Amino acid sequence: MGRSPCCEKAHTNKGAWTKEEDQRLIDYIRLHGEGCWRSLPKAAGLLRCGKSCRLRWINYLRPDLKRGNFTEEEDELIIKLHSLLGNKWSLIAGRLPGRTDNEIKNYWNTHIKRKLISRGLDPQTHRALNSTTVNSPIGATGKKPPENLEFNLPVITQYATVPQTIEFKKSYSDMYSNKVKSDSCNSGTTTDDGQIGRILSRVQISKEDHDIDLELSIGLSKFQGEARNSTASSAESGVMNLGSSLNSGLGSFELFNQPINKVGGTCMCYDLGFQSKGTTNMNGEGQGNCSKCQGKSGYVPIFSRYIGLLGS
DNA sequence: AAGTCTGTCAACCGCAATAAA
DNA sequence: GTTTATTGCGGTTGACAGACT
Repeated sequence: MGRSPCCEKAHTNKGAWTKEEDQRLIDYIRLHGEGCWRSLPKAAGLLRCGKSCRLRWINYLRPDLKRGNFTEEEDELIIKLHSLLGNKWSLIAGRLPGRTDNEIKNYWNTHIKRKLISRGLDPQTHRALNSTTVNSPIGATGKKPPENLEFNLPVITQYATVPQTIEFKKSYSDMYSNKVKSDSCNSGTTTDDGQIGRILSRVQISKEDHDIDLELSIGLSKFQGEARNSTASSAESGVMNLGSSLNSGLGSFELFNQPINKVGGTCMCYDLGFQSKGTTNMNGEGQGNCSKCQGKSGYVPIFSRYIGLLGS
């Protein structure tokens, strides 16, 4: 036996939201927070499906949305993130505070695609339009990548003063087919009060002339102590620079730490593409990590931004 | 002025993963 | 362990506005 239905589809409105509906939704979430979308419509007095409410809130009503035109910097960041991640709009949105996946997806389809084409680049592969070599980002084409691509990620985590070392090694194709999930989450990378991790990772992708050799080296943030004190500090800014960088043949990453319980904060498993993620509710209560990492408070290192990945 | 085309973006749809009964 | 609902994501659609003919 499963659960009862989420809503009576016969009695739900569809199409554009009215101001009254918006206000009801805003009022309800302000009062009760995000949470059970299934029961929300009824509780808020809305004749909408929970799914529709969630979408309306996330894409339009959320108070932290930036809206307005995209800046040139955002354009370039989207292009570079897309070259790395493909059509993973939610991942890309996670690196653009105040922007939603839907917004970025629309923007990509209406503006950036054209921009790239005008530069003589294929929007999917980010290679010259007359190039015959296919070198798509993960997920961009739906094609399975070659078997010999391999991620090799020794990760050293350090909490307080006691370092732990874990390793995981999964084939690129496994990651691609989403088979790698719990391994990365359950491999002891976190302690219960895991704060900022120390990660020394080496990512190798070897494929003919497309070798990528990513060496990560992230030191403990000077911020770590402040985070533990959980006072209003730079923790509240949402991003802490670890002062490290990742250099590769393609460019360099800037590495940041970001609290899980901030909008856009995600667990390592998710950031490396091993796990789907949850969302962060309006109270900032952490659902920004994967199911295996749920309940683990604190901070995780993420690739929050990168610079000059493909050069210009 | 009217009809058509094009661009934009909010909303919907279908699917996969996950959670709950 | 199985079934079914929920959640989240990416792709697609359709309404609307402005440009063009």
